[in-house]
Amino acid sequence: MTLESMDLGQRADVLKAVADPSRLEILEILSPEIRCNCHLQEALDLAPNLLSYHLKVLREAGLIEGTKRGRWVDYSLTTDARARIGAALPKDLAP
Amino acid sequence: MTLESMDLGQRADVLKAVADPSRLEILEILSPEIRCNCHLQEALDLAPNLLSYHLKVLREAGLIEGTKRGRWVDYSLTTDARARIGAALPKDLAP
DNA sequence: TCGTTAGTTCAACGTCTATTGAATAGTTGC
DNA sequence: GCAACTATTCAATAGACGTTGAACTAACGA
Repeated sequence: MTLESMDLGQRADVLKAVADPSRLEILEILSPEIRCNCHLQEALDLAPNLLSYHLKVLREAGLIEGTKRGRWVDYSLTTDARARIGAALPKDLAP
Repeated sequence: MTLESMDLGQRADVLKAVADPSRLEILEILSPEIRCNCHLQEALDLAPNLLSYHLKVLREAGLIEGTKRGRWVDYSLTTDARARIGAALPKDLAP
């Protein structure tokens, strides 16, 4: 699916994924650099399973992806995270 | 409250207001021009009270404002709607 | 004034979402 | 293999959200 072909429902889903305090913080932590789950754990002070839940929401929205490294998982923004958010915003209202 | 001082919860609230198909459509209709409630009514095919509900959500998020004109209400984007959305997005992820 | 229309507000319902605790799968070190 | 640890998944709960229908307010025209 190309980003331009997202319908209103899909665009709302992307924005819903971003519209949460914990997930906003996760995205900002991952914005400059790749981080392991363990680092997010310390930074966010969330229950491990709750952190997994929020990461899953962001993953299913196509905004982050994780690669296993031994016991940990390194999470990073997807290459088109910015473009995806931009395509989801109301047209002519992206800053 | 300045836009820069919004905390994570307030930023999430702004994004939640945008993260709905009907409200996305409302914002795009209002993006180029002021429109009366009646025009939105036709364009969106929503129950009148449901439209009022979504307009209220956008109003309380500081994204639109309405001025009464006789029997109708003219709705328009607030001057800082773009800035508000930009301040709510994860930093360095605004497109 | 009276009836009609436009818009909003209120109360109730069903559904989705965030959060919690317990259980599971996979990895490291003994 | 076995125990300790990390991360995820499952089941259940409480609360928020979108939707619906009815009641209410305000403006227009006969």
